[in-house]
Amino acid sequence: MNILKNTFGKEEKLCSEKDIENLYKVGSSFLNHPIVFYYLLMPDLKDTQVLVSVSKKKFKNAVDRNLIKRRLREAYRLHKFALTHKYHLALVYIGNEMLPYQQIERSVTQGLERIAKG
RNA sequence: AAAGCAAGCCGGCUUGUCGCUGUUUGAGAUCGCAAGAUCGAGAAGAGAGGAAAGUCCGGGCAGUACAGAGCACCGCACUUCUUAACAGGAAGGUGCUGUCAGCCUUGGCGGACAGCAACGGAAAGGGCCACAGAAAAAUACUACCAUCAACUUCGGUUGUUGGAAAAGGUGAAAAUGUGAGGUAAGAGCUCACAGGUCUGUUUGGCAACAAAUGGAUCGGGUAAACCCUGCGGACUGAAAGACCAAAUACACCCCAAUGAAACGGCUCGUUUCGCUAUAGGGGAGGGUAGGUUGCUAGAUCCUAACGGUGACGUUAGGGUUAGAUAAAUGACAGGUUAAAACAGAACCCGGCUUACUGGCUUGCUUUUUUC
RNA sequence: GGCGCCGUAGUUCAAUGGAUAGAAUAGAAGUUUCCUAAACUUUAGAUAUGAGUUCGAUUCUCAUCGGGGCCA
Repeated sequence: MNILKNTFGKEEKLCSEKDIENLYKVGSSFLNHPIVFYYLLMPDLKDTQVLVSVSKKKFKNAVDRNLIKRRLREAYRLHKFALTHKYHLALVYIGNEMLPYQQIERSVTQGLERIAKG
């Protein structure tokens, strides 16, 4: 277990525009309120790559968007070993109001388990 | 002490576990003869604001354009100062509003204090001023006065021509106001007092302007509608700009080369295909993904002294590593009586505006208590 | 990050600075009909917000709020 650290470095972030387009076009998706999960199996990857998104229309202030993104990232970081394979993954927050960390964490956990089952 | 108003300042701290982004150091690993290059566990220390916001002004910086001048367009507008610059700021002037006390007196005067002002020109020009009103800028409807004509109940009535701008109470605004003279009736037509505008002189002030005095004049408002005058402005913004550059494709250049296959043991030879082509290799090009740079020490901050009414300036001493790139500060459990508000750097500064928790300091006003 | 544009009834659009902001459609009530539709009559409903200029502001100026657009 010591080898599997709860890190979240640059290699685990999805940055390439082409990969993002491909994920939204080809990848599967489902809703686990208040988060939409997009995922695509990528067996050759070294690490699963993740992006986090919050709509500017739903949250006007940059502070609120940052806080939600931080909570999503934190929840993913602590529970990413639920995944057994490597994926491209997108977490899109579509809720209309701020939720506390515990609810977001529960939603992320359930979503990751569903992806791991296939 | 409490309440209210105004100005200024602060804009949480801290313990533990896990994690993020730079900087410094770095066990060790890989490549290499070496020099060195790449990766890198761990450690140390740093890591959003007073508004980072809105993008409303002004600059730096960068690129493009550019002989000079003018027009157009845009912006600004009392004066002086401040500054890199400004539509910011300081001081002053003028005007308006409010409060207070005073004077004459019943609506004015000058004074103190506070607040506000996009505060050049309407006497360069044309335009507009609804409704109402005779009339909205040099206009004439009623009424007034004079002359003439007609009629006449001899009181006048009606009409023509002319004078006049006093009366009409409508309007947001009515030809400067009051009084007297004057006249056929009237009129700044004349006079006195008061007021406004333009202008000359003297005094004070750097200036705006103020005071005194002389002359001319009485021309409504609107420039935050057009316009005129003066001053300023080239355009575009870090998604600017500079450098390196994978794969693929494209147009260009070079190379191999007396091509390939079949008949045949081989050469020559013959047949077919190709025959200036295609395919292959290489070069260089702009340039995509991506990367490096621009990229954080500055018109910088604090303190003191001096100069200045002040904004601010000068000198001295001290302090000061955020620099990300789908974008770094979070999660959990506590402590601090409570930690809550507005809110997240994106090239950098000076202002303005807007949002806001709790508290501190100073000044003013009111009430209460004690000396 | 930067640059320009626009906010009028529930909706789509008008309105030289000038009377009570107009039209279509949607809504409500009524007439007609056995009932509905259509038609007809009536009615309610708005200048994003706050200041300023002006006698007077949807219009002009400033600030704030909101919406959508362009630049890789």
